[in-house]
Amino acid sequence: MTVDGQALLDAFRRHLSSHNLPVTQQRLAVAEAVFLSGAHLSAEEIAARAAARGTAVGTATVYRTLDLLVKSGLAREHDFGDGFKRYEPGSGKQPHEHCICSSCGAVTEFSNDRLERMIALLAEEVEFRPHHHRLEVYGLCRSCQQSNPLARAR
Amino acid sequence: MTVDGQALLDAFRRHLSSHNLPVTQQRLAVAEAVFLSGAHLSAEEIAARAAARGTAVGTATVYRTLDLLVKSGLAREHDFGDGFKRYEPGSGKQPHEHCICSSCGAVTEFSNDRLERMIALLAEEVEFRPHHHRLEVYGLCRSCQQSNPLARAR
DNA sequence: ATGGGTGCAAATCCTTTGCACTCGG
DNA sequence: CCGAGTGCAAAGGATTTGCACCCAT
Repeated sequence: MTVDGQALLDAFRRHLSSHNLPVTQQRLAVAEAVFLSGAHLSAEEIAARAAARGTAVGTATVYRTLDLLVKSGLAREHDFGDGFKRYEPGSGKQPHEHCICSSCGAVTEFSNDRLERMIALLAEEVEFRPHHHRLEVYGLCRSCQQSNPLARAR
Repeated sequence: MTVDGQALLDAFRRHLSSHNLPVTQQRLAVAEAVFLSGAHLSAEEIAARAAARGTAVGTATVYRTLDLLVKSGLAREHDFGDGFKRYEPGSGKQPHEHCICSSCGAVTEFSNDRLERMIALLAEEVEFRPHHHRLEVYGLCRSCQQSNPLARAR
């Protein structure tokens, strides 16, 4: 497991302890599956990875644990419009945006302070008090541009 | 019906005719419900409004017609994370972004060319070929800020 | 020991689909 | 007339929930 992953897992243990919540095998297995992968996994994929690493976890528990992770700030939840949610390790990373490839589904990330500030400012201009936002760019990732030079992004 | 709404409805009639698709009561009723409201309605609300105006439309037909509207570019589909899709009249308006009130659900819109350009540029910087994007800002709308001066947006 | 956690299956919610019937062109 | 459109109800897929049993603390 990566250093980052390990750090997040420890943070999760601490979060559980400090909230008097039992540290169970299942919770750790789900958290590990999320933290291990830099990817944006579905609940189903997370369950599969936990099982592959030796701890089968019931669907309900997967969802309940993902909730815990999101609420504790250790994971982030996304909806890229596939009809299901995706999760990525959360804390420590600066806020960032996602580019989703319409052809292969790959996710590329970027972040930019000026963009964040501009978004907040524009919201305030219409008398809205911004708290957070989500920005998703759809198009073609690098490799899909190459394999389909003429393809138009959907 | 507003001038805009009427224009869109005519455009829809033309779209149907030119594609050799029957212009049915149901299709017009659904389209009218979407075009009449500047709001961002759910499929259920759209069905209710069509029924209220005298033409009850089956759920399946509502969805099928909304698909038609979206594909023809006359309506836009949104997912604000409520677990269902929302629809708004589409064509004619410039691309715009949405601020969704975490307290009351109200939607405020804004648009800004520089923002659009910056988003495209930032995506290109990570070698992504952008096609379209969606940006949603969550926070408190004007009236919820006033009624809850101390509230923190969720 | 003991209260919360867990798994299973049933339940929900939105949306889609199969099919016999109806209607617009 | 006739093929596409419609409504109903059943199917689907992701997520949630009820409940008896199990395990961290």
